[in-house]
Amino acid sequence: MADPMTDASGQLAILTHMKRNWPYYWVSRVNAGYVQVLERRLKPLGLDMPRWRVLISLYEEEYLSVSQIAEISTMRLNTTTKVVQRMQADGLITTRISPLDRRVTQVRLTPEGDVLRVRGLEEANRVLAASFVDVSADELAQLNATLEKVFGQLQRI
Amino acid sequence: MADPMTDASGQLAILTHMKRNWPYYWVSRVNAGYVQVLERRLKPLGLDMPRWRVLISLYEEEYLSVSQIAEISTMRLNTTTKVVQRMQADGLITTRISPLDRRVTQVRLTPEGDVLRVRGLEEANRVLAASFVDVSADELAQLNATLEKVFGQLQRI
DNA sequence: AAAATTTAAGTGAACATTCATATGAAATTT
DNA sequence: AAATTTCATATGAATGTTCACTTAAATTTT
Repeated sequence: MADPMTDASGQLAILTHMKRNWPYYWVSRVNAGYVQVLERRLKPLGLDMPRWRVLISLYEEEYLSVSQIAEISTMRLNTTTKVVQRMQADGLITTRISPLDRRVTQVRLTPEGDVLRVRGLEEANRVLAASFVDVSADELAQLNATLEKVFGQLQRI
Repeated sequence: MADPMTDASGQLAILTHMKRNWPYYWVSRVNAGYVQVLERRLKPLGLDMPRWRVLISLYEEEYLSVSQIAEISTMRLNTTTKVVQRMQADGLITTRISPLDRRVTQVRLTPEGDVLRVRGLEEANRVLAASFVDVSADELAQLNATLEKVFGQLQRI
């Protein structure tokens, strides 16, 4: 076999072959692709991904702690604190101290925040529909099931 | 139905129910979980995720352009430039200008970089094995196929 | 063919975000 | 009551992003 290391395109083929069977490669690419597409669509609404992650964690008139939001949106706690502060400055959320546990900061959407949440959700659903056109209901269910299972195992590591 | 909005745990249940059928929720969580676990294991090797992404894009004695690395590792070009510069300072890679196209910067691993790449790969494979224990070969193949298909659609948006 | 225009690869600097670490305050455990 | 744990925040370092710019190749125009 001729030395493939010197040939860029041949090398890429080998690489691609390897990665094609590596699930985390695809998980990472799909995730990155989704984020990229959604970011483009949210920008006209004045939203970026961190803010959007917080928005979809919440429902209007619902209180969630900063920790809960961090957990749901898979962000670190200190990052979530900052995003929450920004969003408060933007008028998208309000906070209060929990009457039950004064360490916890409870967060909830303002009406403006809820409007943005709904708009963002519409965009997200469009992206979902467009990217899953070729995926059957069964295939989708199987995908969700496998990913949920793998996520469960990851938590045990 | 009692107003569930005022009950935090009930609210989370609803949220979870909604998200459970939302594939990008799982993609994002699995990705985040994987990154988190792998980051922990790479840190003792002196590696972080950006550096590792570049490492696995390359093979020793193979040249890849900065753009190609950016594409493979789904990073922005600017970010990739910076990571490459850091890794060059670390002695993990070397660069040269392509003789065919003098706009392109070709990157390749140093022997030290290759050693780290192999070590990182070992860790990644351990994480993969541990998190996919319950996933059959068929199920894995199906997962890869679906994700690849979805990624293809995302590119068309 | 030479000149002008467009496209592509990469970098630099200013700016914004995220992370790691430390700290404070309240709750829980011993 | 002391020690430990949990929730949240502040700070400074590291990192990523945006926008503008440079250089080089490719394409079009004259």
